[in-house]
Amino acid sequence: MSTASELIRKDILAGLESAFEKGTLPEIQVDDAAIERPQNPEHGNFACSLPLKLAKPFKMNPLAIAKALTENLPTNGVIGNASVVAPGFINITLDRRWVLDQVHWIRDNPETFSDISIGKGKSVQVEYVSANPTGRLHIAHARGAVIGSTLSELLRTAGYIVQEEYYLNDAGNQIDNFDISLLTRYRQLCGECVELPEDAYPGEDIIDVARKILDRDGHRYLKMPEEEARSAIGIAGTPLILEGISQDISSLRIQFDNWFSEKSLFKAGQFQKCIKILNDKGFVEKKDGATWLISSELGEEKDNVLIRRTGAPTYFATDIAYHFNKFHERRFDRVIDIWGADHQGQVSRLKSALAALGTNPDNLDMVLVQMVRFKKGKTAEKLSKRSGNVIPLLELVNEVGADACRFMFLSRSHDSQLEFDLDLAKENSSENPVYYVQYAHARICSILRLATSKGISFDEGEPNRLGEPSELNLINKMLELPDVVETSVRNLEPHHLPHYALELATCFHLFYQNCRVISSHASDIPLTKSRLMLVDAARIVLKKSLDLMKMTAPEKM
RNA sequence: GCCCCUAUAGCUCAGGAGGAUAGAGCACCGGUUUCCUAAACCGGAGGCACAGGUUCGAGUCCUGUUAGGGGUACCA
Repeated sequence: MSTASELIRKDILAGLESAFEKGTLPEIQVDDAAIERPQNPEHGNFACSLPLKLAKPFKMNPLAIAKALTENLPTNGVIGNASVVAPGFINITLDRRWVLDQVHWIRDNPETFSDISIGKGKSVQVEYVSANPTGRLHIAHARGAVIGSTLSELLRTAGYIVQEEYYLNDAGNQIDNFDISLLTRYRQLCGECVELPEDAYPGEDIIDVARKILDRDGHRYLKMPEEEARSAIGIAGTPLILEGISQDISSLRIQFDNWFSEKSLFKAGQFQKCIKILNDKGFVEKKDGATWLISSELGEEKDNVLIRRTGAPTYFATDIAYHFNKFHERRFDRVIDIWGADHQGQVSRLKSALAALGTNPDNLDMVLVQMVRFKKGKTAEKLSKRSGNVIPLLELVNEVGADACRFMFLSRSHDSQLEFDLDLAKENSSENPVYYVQYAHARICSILRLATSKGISFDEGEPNRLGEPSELNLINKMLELPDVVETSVRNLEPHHLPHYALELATCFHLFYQNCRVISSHASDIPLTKSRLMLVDAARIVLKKSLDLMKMTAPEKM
């Protein structure tokens, strides 16, 4: 089965081919049917602007092209009517019977009706959140988390094999800092009078971890030499931190398929191997006691340090090795990283390094998620981990709810900054658009419940009895979901999904307003059954939209 | 300085690979309920930062200006 837009596209190209054969249009290769869904309903379900685009290469008047094309369009498929309109559009109305038949199609394929095949079974890894394991997650992590997980769902429904991964930065500076912070907190709990160093993490979640360690292991770390104590308590603390992160993330209904340890890159020799390859290719040099990647020879603005004078690798170096692992060891066809926009400077040089390692950088996409400002009262404040004025992710989810949280973070384009009004989300939640969508689903379920209680079955309903504008409008909107999936996946932009869900809900509410579903008149039974069928199909599509966003679809509100 | 992102209604944001009259929610004004959920529906008012360019056509692409955010470390 194909989607409406696929069929229309096919028909237009077929019409073109047929006009070529008849010689009414000059035979020039055309790949794109240039169709869209017009905003003005008077322009039909689809509009084709191909004649306008072909005017120049064909050296013909667009209206003449439109006429020739329209005359050759197949007439017994999806296209019900095609009309030529100045300055050269073809407005296409879907065949009514075909549209109504889709109600059956959706009900017969509730899980797969919106699946598309652009992924072609390729493997793709989506890596997101990947916050340093130095504490609990806070609200700044939420946006990337929601975007990453929804994108993963979308990629699956688009035919990709998806792995969701959390990259665990369990090596490096931040971790040293964490060890020091944890040890300090631990000592404080043991009654020692020690100050938290300036660079340390002030967060209270580290105190919680220190307390757990104290309860479990007693005072053993006090007796160790400084270095040993740091490392030992760090090793003891990491699993506890991970437990917390895992709990935080699951509050947003996220579960990773894999947690990848940075340390493992060194243990497995991956890091060393990677540097060696770069070295063998002549892109590595020693300067000022450090080891550099000569990225300037790879088209970058400047060279970058791989291994510091101290012998410690930079984040950049391990990131190269990590991505080398993704492509060369684990052989993903595609990799998508969801990053905060503050990592934007890393994109180009990482891609260059990968290219030097023989990976096509086009197989790597970074989705840069812009910063979120959280508005409390009238002031929008920037929250930072260092200043300690962070709001834990769990607190946000508990107060706002996972559904509202996901919807809010999803509904903005990732490359726009987002202002999250905490007060509005908390106090005014009933005015939140998320409820509008969920309410439509609850309404649907309510109708279906009534039908059940009245003993009305509707499997034998006949969609071709339908035909009210708001009915057709609703079905047409339902048929758009596969296109929304395609657009979202193609552009890695999950924000189209909540907007679609809103539109679909609007179409349903409108239908509900205009069409009485369960009639009390016996003579209306066939229509009632047909409408129940439509309502059930609408339920399936709405549910699917919510599922893709990992939101709940309440049956009662 | 250089690089990236952004600028659309009073506010928060869409505008789905340039298309025909730019949309939604909230806020404001007015209306709708003998009937399946009024958390709904209908109507009103209100906008593409500025200046050029590309073309049959620009909110969308290009250049410049202005404003905001981010980056430009042997931090991550």
